[in-house]
Amino acid sequence: MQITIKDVAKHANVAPSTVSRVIANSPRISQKTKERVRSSMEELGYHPNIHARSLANRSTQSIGLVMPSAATKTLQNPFFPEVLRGISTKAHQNGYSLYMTTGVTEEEVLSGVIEMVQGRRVDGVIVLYSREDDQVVQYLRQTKFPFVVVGKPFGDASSITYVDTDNYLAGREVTKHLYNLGHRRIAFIGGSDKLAVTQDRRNGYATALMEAGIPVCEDYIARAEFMTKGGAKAVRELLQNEEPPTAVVVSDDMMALGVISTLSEMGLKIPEDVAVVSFNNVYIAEHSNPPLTSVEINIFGLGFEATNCLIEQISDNAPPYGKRVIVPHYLVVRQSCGQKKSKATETLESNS
Amino acid sequence: MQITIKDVAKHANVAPSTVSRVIANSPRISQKTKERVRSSMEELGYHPNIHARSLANRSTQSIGLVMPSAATKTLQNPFFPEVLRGISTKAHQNGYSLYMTTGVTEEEVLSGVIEMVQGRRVDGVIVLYSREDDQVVQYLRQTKFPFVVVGKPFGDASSITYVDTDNYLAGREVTKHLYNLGHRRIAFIGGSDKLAVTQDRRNGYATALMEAGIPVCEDYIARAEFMTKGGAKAVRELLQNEEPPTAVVVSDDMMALGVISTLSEMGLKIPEDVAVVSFNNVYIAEHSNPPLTSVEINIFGLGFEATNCLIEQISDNAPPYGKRVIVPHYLVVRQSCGQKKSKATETLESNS
DNA sequence: CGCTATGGCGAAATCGTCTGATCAATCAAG
DNA sequence: CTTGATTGATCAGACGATTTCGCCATAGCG
Repeated sequence: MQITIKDVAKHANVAPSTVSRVIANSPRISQKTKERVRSSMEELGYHPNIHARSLANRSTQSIGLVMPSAATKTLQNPFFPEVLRGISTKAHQNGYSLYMTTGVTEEEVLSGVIEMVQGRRVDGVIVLYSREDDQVVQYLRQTKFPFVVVGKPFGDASSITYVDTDNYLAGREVTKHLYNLGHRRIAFIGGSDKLAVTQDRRNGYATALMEAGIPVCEDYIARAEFMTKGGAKAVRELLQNEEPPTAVVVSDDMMALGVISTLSEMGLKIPEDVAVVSFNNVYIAEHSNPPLTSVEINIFGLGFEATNCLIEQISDNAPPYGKRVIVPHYLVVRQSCGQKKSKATETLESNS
Repeated sequence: MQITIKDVAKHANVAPSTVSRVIANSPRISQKTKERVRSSMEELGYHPNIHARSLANRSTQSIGLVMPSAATKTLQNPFFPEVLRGISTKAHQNGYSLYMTTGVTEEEVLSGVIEMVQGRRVDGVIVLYSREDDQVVQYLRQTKFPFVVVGKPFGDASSITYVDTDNYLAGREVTKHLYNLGHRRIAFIGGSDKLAVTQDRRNGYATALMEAGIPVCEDYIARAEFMTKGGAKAVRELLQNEEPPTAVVVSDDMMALGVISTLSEMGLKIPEDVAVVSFNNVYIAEHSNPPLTSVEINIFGLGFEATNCLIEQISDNAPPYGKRVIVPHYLVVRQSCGQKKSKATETLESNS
């Protein structure tokens, strides 16, 4: 049925252990024998059984991926395919494969992770989000299993290896950018408050306002789901304000799409009536109507670096916990935020 | 170090075999013993080692995913995350996990697949594309390993289980739609000619033209990569024609994005100067400028159904090879193709 | 009372690979 | 010719589960 190491051994007239050493390219085997065994393997079409190997070896060559609970929803946001690209590129370069479990609830995700870890199905884990009070991270930390977080972890971040954008800085920069364009009534739409991204970007936003001497007003801060629908709902709320904002910082491109289409539906012009900037600079940002000004955060790089760190941890099995990689970002200015010359200037004048 | 079945056995005062039977919920074990063993497992935090289990069992609970060679490029097209969503949903429902290898060249992909299969790493495989002369499908067929193709396979399709859209019909329908809007000079932009999708959609297009008594002109048919850049290049070519087309059928939304932004850059209005329709109806289609008329093909459903078929094949290990599932599609009309009342009518008049 | 079902469980043989200990052979040195 | 090192290959367990037998009570039956 299956061709095993014994078949190869028999065919090459050696012991199974010899074949095994040939596979591992052990120096204790003579060149001649190696060649003989190799050609036997070739001839029989032999491929080692991965489970037997992992069992003996205590190493699978694969990496576990943990998505947020509703992985199936999550995949709708281009962030994930893109980070996956980065991960898969690096993983492939080093001969690792990827292993995904998905779960609908947090408990399901957790039990999926436990299975991966305790079941020794993977050598390490990448957590693709960072949420407050997250059980998965807590668990991984306890078990001292190699893992890396994409995003800034909560709690004792210094002991966890993670890869992140400087979201705080980015939030500050985009807000300042809007300020420089003349905006004074700047709102913020974020995703779930439990997510580190949301918090960091919002804090950056608030800091920028304070630096500009503008009070941070709760009515100008809305939260929503990380999808277009969320964005749509949030922007409606914001426009209920007596003095509706003239600009809005949106924490995610997909939400921003919802925001701009809602604004258009309401007959508001972008950027003339409301300027919009957002984060991630996913593919669509360039092709929306109008094209989105967005922070390029190099999602691919996040995935790539995360994988890099993980593989490091796995191989030096004296894991250098607490490594931190910050991937640089920059603002890509497109039409959705307006130019200095345009309407924004007027706003500035009328405000001063 | 690791908690094994023996530890549990000792703790519960039974033999390892009993523990194993409890896990499998064998009826030959008394209720009392089951409970005792279960609480021991609980207490010790036992999780079976997956490799040991697979080794003894000859079954992993996981499904292998095969992406086109440049998986890393591929992931940029929203088609894949979406089909992944469908797959992952169904897989998760049935307790399967997903396993991905990626490769840059075709050979790498093939050897990845061989490893999965011969190494018994997965119970079955889903091939996420259908290309002419594809080695992977050929290999899988030879080895009689359970697999399913998303897309219409080449060669002896009747012996392969696959899930597909009726791309031929869809191609015909959209072309006819453009015809009915009054267009007579209709072009086609497709992806790689080796792909089944491209061929089917193009054939449908050609059929519709013939049915309408319009000769199929090679100058009106362009090919490109499945990405925006490809679309951009292709449309430039088409516009070189002496009589440039007034409408174009684009085989993929992402390409269509490239097409429309190129057209805009060239100062052409959509749909007034050139109407555009495309396929897949991915998320962005709705949010582009102008929104794309596109064929909704239920990508999620493709993934879901494919997984369904595969699991069927795996469990009834008398695999009903050659099953075929066609997922229905429908046209979603948006601005990019124009309305009957508009310019299209004029074209009709001036043409007749 | 003796014999056979049967329910409940254990012993031991896989599954396919790796690896530390061991052995055989070769060769140089004494 | 013996000895000791060196090299090359084998042996005999692990690794952690599953599973086929088969054993031992107990119960049922005549």
